[in-house]
Amino acid sequence: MNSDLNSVKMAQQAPSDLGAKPAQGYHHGDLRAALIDAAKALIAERGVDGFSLRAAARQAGVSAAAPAHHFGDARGLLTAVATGAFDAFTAALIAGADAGGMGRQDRLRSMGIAYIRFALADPARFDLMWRSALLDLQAADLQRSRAAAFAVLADAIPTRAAPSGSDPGTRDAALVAAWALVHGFVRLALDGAIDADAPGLIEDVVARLAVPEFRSG
Amino acid sequence: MNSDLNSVKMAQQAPSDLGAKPAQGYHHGDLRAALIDAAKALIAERGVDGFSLRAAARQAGVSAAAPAHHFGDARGLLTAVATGAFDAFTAALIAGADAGGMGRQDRLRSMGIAYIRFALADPARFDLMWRSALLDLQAADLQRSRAAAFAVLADAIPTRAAPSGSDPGTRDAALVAAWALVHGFVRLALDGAIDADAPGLIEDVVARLAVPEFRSG
DNA sequence: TGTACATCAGTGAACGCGCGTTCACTGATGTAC
DNA sequence: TGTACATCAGTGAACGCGCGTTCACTGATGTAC
Repeated sequence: MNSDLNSVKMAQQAPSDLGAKPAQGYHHGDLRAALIDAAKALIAERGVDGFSLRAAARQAGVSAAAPAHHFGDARGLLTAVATGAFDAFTAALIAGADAGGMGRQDRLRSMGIAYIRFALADPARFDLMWRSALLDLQAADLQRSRAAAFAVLADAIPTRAAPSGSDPGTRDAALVAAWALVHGFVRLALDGAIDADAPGLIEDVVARLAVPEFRSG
Repeated sequence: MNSDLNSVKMAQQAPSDLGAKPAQGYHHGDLRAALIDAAKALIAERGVDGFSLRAAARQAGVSAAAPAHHFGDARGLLTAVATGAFDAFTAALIAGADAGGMGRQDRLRSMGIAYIRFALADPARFDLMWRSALLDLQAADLQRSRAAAFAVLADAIPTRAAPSGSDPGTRDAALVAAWALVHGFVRLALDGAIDADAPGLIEDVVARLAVPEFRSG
């Protein structure tokens, strides 16, 4: 009944590089992507807790049973959204570092800014990335995307002992401290404890990021 | 029917300094405190999202409608729990600072340890404190308790311009950075991104807390 | 000391809600021959 | 090129669930006189 309308809507929302998939009639065409988009929109609008499988299906113009074919259950859809979020996060961090130029210090700080901006741009998406209770942490895709993001962070701080690629969490206090500084800033801002818009605050905080052995000022 | 059993249970759970309230029969005696205890236990066991008003009432041995008399609605009960958590947090921070001795630097770092330990001791309770969407941020008690905790944090870092008691969030990057470092460490640990139990990690991270004008090493 | 009565703090039944998931089904697709 | 058929991707109705909240009620308490 409204599937044609819906197909049109999806064609507008879909990533442009997919080409012109018809996606008309009984079959949706790319329901998987459409449900992910719907979930992202839902979460952005109403927060992670405002998400439901049924609401996502509704928003995609599809019956409540349809998502099961693509994601199994609600957790599966959220996991797919989180996986995409980690991928985007990784890309943003890399772009941020590259925007910082060649110097280690500048790259680190520029990446810190990118971390913060990524979170502030879509707080609920960032929130979801860390709501482990809602995700399938065993999903291979999620593990891969998460690990990739963490590896980019780890690469920003030279470690004494461990080669890059090893678990960054427990290796090096310098890395953990840098990560915690930026992550904590973001969380305090998202949770309303501090005002991230205070002039110069982000820059002042990020200026405290330092690669080991080189102390500024 | 089971109200006697329940009264006995409550008497065991209740804070000991309340003295011996009978609390038998139709009326509970101190249902307000009992419901807060029940909610705390629920949250500790099943996480913030595992909480429900009905479950708290059930655990307190009381009908589902009873909580309304004391808290209005579910948000009211959660807000009361969060208020108590902020009070306990404030006390823990003060005790931590005092355990650090007289020097500003030592007090700051000792407070940082207390911050981390408080969060790790009851992760779900700490989580609730920052889940603003679930709380009534307009509640005067919560605002007071939150502000008191923030003030203790602000006092640990001397600020150039602002007197203590003013909003700490936007005043001073040194304060925000110290707060973010510790808060971020805790969140990363609670969300499973890093391992807080790695030997020496907490100490290494806290060692990076520094009061302005005094750089260590 | 006794009594009437207002107030307080519970009960338990009922409401409507949105949810995740299952189920038998059917329309559409695409592949083997 | 045409046809049979397996497979895929949807439908829509139904399930049981736990939830928050409302409602008229009643037992208990405590206060005024």
